[in-house]
Amino acid sequence: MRIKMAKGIADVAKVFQALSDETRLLILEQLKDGEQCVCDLTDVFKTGQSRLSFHLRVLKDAGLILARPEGRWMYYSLNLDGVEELQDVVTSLKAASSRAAKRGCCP
Amino acid sequence: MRIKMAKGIADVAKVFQALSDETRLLILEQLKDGEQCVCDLTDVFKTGQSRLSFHLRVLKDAGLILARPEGRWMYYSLNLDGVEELQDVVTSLKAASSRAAKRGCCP
DNA sequence: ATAATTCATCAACGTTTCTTGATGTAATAG
DNA sequence: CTATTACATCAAGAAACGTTGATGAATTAT
Repeated sequence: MRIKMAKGIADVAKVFQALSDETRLLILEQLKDGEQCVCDLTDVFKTGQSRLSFHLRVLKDAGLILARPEGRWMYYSLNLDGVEELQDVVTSLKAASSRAAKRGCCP
Repeated sequence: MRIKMAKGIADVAKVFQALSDETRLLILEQLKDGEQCVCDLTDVFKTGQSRLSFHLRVLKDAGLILARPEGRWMYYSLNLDGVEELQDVVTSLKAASSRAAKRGCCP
């Protein structure tokens, strides 16, 4: 069992911030198919390289993707750890929502 | 079984945007205890009323909370539907991450 | 009726984020 | 070696966001 470091609220906000952009959501969607290099993504999105580089950095800094250099290419992939931490936050919110709904529903 | 309208990517981005601010995350945290009026929240956060009103609107527009007027008070609470849709998005991302990790792990 | 309370909205301002094009760096190719 | 490729980073401007204080609408109290 891996040790899981609890994130502060600032980190959580940062993760959601990274997810708050359509381009970045599309990048994640694209990475669902597996590891890709920036060149693949520029092909797919038909956009400037520096723009993609910017968004990849945001996702990486948020811990949502991993970067693996190989030769002159940089391969990006989904970061399971980061996504699991995200899921924990959402699950806890869902649990509270369910409790509140249950409380409110039966007068 | 409730009918679940699929959200476009813009809507998903909007939900994450709503979650990308520390104050709004604290508001949600506070609402985990159940429905609260704006006055309760201004007490808790010791901040200006218009500031809270702004953040509550963002959360409401994103579908994460519900507003219930009663007399001169407005009660806010977590919106289970919105949170569940959020969870669906994250779960799907997690599933893809797991698949990718499994693929990558065993050379 | 007037006054007070609760909250939403607006305008103005500063801050952050996103995009674009240019420059820099490291690895490979010729 | 020089040239090229793949990518990161920087600087400048545009757009979106968050804060503040003022105003407005609806409700309740006196």
